[in-house]
Amino acid sequence: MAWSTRELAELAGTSLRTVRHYHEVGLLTEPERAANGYKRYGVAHLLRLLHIKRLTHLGFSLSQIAAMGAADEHPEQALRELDAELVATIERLQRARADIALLLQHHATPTDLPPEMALATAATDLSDADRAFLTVATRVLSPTALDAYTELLRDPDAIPAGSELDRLPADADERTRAELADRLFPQIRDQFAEHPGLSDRGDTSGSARRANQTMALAAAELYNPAQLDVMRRIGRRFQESQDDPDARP
Amino acid sequence: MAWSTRELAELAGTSLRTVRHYHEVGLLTEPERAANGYKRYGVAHLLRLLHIKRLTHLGFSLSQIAAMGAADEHPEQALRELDAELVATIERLQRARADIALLLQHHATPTDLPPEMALATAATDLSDADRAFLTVATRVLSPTALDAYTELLRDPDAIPAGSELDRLPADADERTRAELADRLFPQIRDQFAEHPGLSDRGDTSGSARRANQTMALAAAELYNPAQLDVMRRIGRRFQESQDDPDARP
DNA sequence: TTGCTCCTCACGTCACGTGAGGTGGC
DNA sequence: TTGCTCCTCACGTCACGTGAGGTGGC
Repeated sequence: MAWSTRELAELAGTSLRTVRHYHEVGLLTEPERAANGYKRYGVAHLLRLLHIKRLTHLGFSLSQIAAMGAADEHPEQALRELDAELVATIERLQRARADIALLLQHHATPTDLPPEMALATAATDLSDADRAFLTVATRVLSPTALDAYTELLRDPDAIPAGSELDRLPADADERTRAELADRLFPQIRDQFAEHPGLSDRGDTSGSARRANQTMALAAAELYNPAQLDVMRRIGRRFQESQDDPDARP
Repeated sequence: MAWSTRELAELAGTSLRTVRHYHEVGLLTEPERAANGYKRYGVAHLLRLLHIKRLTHLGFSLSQIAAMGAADEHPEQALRELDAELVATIERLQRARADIALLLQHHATPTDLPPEMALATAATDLSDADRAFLTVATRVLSPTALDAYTELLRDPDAIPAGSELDRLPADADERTRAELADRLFPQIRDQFAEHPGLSDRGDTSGSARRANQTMALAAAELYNPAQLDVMRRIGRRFQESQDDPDARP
């Protein structure tokens, strides 16, 4: 008599393929065959299969189960380790849920900025280019600099000049560019003075030069020639204002 | 200039293989090549890659992300569905943790019995065969019958006769077997009277006959010939006691 | 010439799912 | 002969990891 593979699987509440898979990986010994080659399972196989099923439902991997062996070695250590893994997994999923809740609450589309910065930008009306540039910046700047940027974004006075730069057409003439740089420089200088973290380049992923290169590359792709020219002018003004008091050799 | 594959991966905080995998599945368009065949990525690729990374960390599958498209279609529906999945997963993991906590608390090895029954058997000293038989029984009996068995196991008076059967040697002689059956029958009859659910065969997985066949098969493998003989004698007595009042034709 | 980076196959992982093609007893 | 069950390959899934073997510029 004994049980066929299908009967064994149904008794254990698993699938045929699962039983065969456990044979393949050596978790479950193959039973004797009938004359026609059919497998004939007994109680021991059912017990083993149920035991494996129990352990997999707890969260053990098949290789962990194999390592535990058929013996009922007190798996206390294994249970504690598994529990720690479960805790970590649950926390990760709960963080994901919290993120989702925030997105739903603010009726926002998933953004690629760090959460605090995403919230800070929600109030402002950044151009696509500015938002993209900011996103790139978050990948290379130090936490200090990022905090400073986040604060800057929360400052309602910080934006108006920037929006004028955003609207600058690519073919803006020399005088327009010079004039805009003149107007923007003191504002930006004041903002850097107010948020000294902005110039922090103790960055996260290597050298400060790399960070600046990356941001320059992003800017070159995101802004038009006139905008880039104005930025360069402002940058030169910064250099001059820093060089002046130092009295370079 | 632009970024190499490695640079892109590092900026996004992913692996080289991940970037290439996203190309393979069409999530990320391949960029233009340099003269030497090297890929050269721009800001748009980094933004897309960061977006994919964000969504995968939330728990979306790559095919779900592909379905959402590059457009920022309001994924509110998708977010709600994902959240429901996360809730279900978290609950499953928490049930596993609760099971583990019980095992650790009772210093028990993972068993293959339903939890309440496992607790009930902890107090009794079932033989391996009895425990195995009970485990098989849980796979074919109805919830009603299982509840009755669980109650029976909690009853401290129910066991002594059984342990005598457990110790019966395979070559026990006719008289010993008859005598044991005589002694056990009234006890078992009383227990069936007290726990009428025991004979419930409105089982879960098909027909009552299958349940009885399965349990008979398990018994035949778990008990020795003398024990089986005693069980059969008791079974016959049951039949007789039920047939008597009916006055069979 | 040696190192380093980049490239494209292509197999491996994990726990099975899902046919494909064939056999045996009623 | 038709159905049904069983069997053994063997490829597919998912999101990549991990070499294997070759090229190109310093």
